[in-house]
Amino acid sequence: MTQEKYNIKECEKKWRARWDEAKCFEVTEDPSKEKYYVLAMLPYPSGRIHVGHVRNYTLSDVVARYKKAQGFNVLNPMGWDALGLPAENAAMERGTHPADWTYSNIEEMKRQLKAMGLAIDWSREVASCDPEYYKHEQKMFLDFYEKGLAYRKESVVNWDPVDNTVLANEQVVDGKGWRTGAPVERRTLSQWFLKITHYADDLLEALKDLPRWPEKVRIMQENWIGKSQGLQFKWDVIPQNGTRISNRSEAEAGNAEIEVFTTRPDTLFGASFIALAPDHPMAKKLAEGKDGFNEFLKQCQSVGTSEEAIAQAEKIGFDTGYKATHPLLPGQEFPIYIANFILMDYGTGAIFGVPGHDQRDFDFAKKYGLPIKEVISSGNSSIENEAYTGPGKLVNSQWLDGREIEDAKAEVIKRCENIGNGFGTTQYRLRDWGISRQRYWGCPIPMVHCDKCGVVPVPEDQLPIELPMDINYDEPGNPLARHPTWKNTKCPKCGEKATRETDTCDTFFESNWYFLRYLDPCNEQRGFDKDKAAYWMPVDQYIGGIEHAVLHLLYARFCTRALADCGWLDVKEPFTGLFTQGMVTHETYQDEKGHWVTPAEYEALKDKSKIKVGPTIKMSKSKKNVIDPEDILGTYGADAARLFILSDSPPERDLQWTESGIEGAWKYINKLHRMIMEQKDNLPAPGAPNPSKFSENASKLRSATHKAIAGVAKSIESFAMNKAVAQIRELSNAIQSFKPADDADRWVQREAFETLIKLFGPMMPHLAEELWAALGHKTLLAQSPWPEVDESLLANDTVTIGVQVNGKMRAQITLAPDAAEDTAREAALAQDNVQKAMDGKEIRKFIYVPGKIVNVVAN
RNA sequence: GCGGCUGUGGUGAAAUUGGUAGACACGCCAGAUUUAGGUUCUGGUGCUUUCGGGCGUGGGGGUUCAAGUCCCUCCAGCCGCACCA
Repeated sequence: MTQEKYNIKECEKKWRARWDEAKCFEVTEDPSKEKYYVLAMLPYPSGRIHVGHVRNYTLSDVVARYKKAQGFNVLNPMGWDALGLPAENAAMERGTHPADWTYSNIEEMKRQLKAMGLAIDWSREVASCDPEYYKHEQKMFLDFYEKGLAYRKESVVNWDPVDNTVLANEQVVDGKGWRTGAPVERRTLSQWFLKITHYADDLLEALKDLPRWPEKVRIMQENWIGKSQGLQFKWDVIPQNGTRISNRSEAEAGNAEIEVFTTRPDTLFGASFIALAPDHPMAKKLAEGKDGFNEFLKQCQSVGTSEEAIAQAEKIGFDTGYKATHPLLPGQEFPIYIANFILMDYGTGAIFGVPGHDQRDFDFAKKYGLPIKEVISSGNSSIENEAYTGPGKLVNSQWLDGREIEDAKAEVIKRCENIGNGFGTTQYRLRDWGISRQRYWGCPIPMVHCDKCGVVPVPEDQLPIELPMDINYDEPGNPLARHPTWKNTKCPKCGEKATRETDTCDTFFESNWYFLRYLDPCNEQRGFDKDKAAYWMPVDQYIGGIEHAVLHLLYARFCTRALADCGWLDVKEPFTGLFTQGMVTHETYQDEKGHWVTPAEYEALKDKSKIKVGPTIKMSKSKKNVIDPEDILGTYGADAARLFILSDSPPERDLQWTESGIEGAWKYINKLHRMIMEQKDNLPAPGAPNPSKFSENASKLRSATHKAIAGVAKSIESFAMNKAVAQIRELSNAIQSFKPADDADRWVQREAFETLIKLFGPMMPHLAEELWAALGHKTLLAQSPWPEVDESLLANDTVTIGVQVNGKMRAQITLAPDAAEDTAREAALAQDNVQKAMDGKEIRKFIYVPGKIVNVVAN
C-alpha cells in the first residue's frame, strides 16, 4: 500500500514562512502579560553552525515555545558575538577584511539557524561588531572610568606569543593561552583594567540567591573568587649587624617591615620563618648581590609553566641572612627566606611559616632544618611526619593555651589591632579583569593619550570611535597601532596633538551586556532604555555551555552590577535561571594507517571492516568525528534533528550522536504524520461538543491524554526533555492502539490527537503546525495555548499493586486506589503464589500502603 | 592534593516523600507485508534455570516490613581548581 508521504522539506519551509508573515515571535513590552526572557548564548560567527549550536538553540526554543503556549510574553532573541581573533586570522590567511569575513559568516549562519525553525524575534538581532553596538560599550567604559571601575596600570601580564596579545587570568589554562594553547609569557605593560574585585564579595554572596543555577557553576565561581579571612600584619626586619635599621638605611632598603597575610593567626606561636615571593620588592633589597641569589632566581624560573608542574615542584628557598621579629613574640628572631612557593599575586606576597600546621611550610622546614613546633593538638594528633591541619586546641602558645582555634584566631587579631600592628581582613583570589588587547578586530577603548594632559577620555559626543576599514596584515602586530593616521587626534582637553589608545577591548566585553541590547536594539541614544530593562530583566532562563561557567558568566554578573551602579538599570543580577547543556559526542573512526575518518565517509564505505571504531568523544575537527547540521537538516529536516537531540539523553549530560538515533526520530515523525492523516477524515469537526458519556476504552485514553498534559509540562519545566519525549511517545502509543467504535470514541480520538500535537509542538513545531491544520484548524498552533488538564481524569479507578511476602515480590492485585486494608488483605491472601510463599507460616505483620504495596511478614 | 559529578540490561536511559527496577527508545530475535533489501505492522527481549524458582541497580557492610533511593566504607570513570598562606 502506498502511503501519502510527509514532505518534510516543503512543509517545514511553508510553516516558517507562515510564522514570519504572522510575526509570531516578535514581542513588545506588555504590562498586562507576565514576561519570560529566554536567552541562549549567542554564537560566534565562525561560518557554519555546529551540532552544539543545534542542541543549545533547540533547548531554548522548546522553553520559549512552551512558555509562550503557557501565556507568557516570551522574549527569545539572537545575535552575534562578532568581534574576535578568528576573523583576523581568516583575514591574514585569505586576504579578506575581518568585517567582510564576519558579515558573510553571519549571513550564512543566520540562514542555517533559520532552517531550524526557531521561535526567535529576529527583529532584535544584534551583531557586536556593528559600531552602533560597540558605541554604547564605549559609553559604558567611559562611565566605568568615571566611577573608578576602569583604570590603567602597569602590570605583569599574560602574553600569548601566537596571538600577539594579552590574556586575562581567566583565559590562561594550565599556563597556556585558552585559544592557541601556546605557553604564555610574562610581560610588563600598561593595561586597562575593570575593577571586578570591587564586587568580589557581592558576586560571591549573591550566588546563594541563585537556586536555579547548577550547583557546579556556583561552586566554580565561588572557588574562582576565592574568599579567605585572616590577619594582615607586619614583622620588623633586623639588619645583619644586629642593630635596628636606621632611618637612613630604611630609606635605602625601602622598608624595614614585612607585611604578611595569614588565615591562621592562631598558629602565631608555631612560626619558624618568614618567606617572601621571589618577585617581592623586599626580596631584591634584602638579597641583591648576595652569593647564589641570581642562581636561585634562575632556578625559580626554570620550573615548567603548567599550574600542575608549579604545584608539584620542589620547594626551594634562599636565606637572606636577615631576621625578623614580632612584638607579640618578644625575644624571638625568625630567618627571612625567599621561597619559590610564595606567590606575589596573592595576599601580600609574604608569609610566616608554621611548619607544624601547613604542609608546604613543613616540607620547607624539613629541607632547611628549621624548627617545627606543635601549637595545635587534638590530643592524638602528631606533627611527626606531616603537618597537622585538623581541629584541636592551642598548645605551647602561652596566653593562647587551651583555646579553640577560632577563638585563638580572634584573640590574635584583637591583640595585633590593639598594639596598632595589623588588622583582620579578607583576601580574594579574584584579580581585576585586564581588558586591553593588542588587536584590531575589537571595540576601540575610547581614550586619548596627551603629552600634556595624560590619559583623557573621549567625550561622549565623539562616539563611536570606529575602527578604520583600511588596514593591512602585511606584518605581525596590531594593525590598529601601525595604521598611518587613525591614532592621530586632538586632545579633548587642551586641543593639542594627541594619540588614540590603540588597544581594543577583550571580546568578552561584548557578551557582558548583549542581553541588554536585545531589549532595545535600535536605540541610538543609549545602549538600552531603562524602562525596557525594568520590564524584561532579569533573564529568566539562560542556556549555554559549561565552558562559560567562570569567564563569561562572572564578567556578565560583574558588568550588570557596574551598570546598575552607573544608573543604567536597576537589576544587578542578570540571570536568575541557568542551564548548562552537555556536549555532543560521536564515535571516532580510523583507517588502517591511523588516519581519522569522518562519520559520513564511514557510512559511505562498503567494507567497514578495515576501520577501527574508536571511543565516543566530543566532536572535534582534529578527530574528524563531526556531523554537519546542514546535512542533517537537509536529509531529515529540522523537526527530526530537534527531536533526536531532545530524546534519550538528559540535556545536562553528553549526547551521543548516532545515525540510528536520527533515523529513529525521522521515522517517528513520519509515523505521527501517517497516524493522523489516516484518521483525520473520520473525526468530528473541531470544537464539537463533549459527548460526556464514554466507553471504558475511551475513558482510558482520555485519562492517558490528560496525564500526558500534566506529565509533559512538568518534564519540560524541569528540563527533562528526554522524559517529555518518552511521555509523548507513550501517549501516541496509546492513541495508536485505540480503535474507535462510535462517535463518542471519535471525539475522544480527536481530543487525544489535538493534545498530542500541542504537546510535541515545542519540540517539532513544523510537523505540529502541519497536523494542526490537517485537523481543520485555521489558526496557527504557535499562537495556541497549552492544553488544559482535567484534574478529574488524572485519578485512576483501579490500581495494580505488588504483593510481597517477607519483602519479596510474589503477586499482583488490582484494587481501588483507596481500598480498605481488609479488602487488600483478602485479595492478597487469595493469591496462590502468596499462600505458597507463606508456606503455612503465621502472619506476624501485614503492611499495606494504599496504591503502593502490600507486604506480608510471616514466619 | 582539594572540590564536585557519575556509576542501573547489549546501548541511550526511566523510577514523587524508601513501596511492583528497567518506562520510552535504539539494537536484537521471530512472524506478516514486499520480487528482494529497506519501510510498515504484530509479538518477544535483564541474567540464569533442573521451568519450581534463583539472582540482579560499581564492590562490601548497615538501618528498615521494604533500599537504585537513607547511613558507613571501598573502587572506578569524568569534570573543575590547584604552592591561594
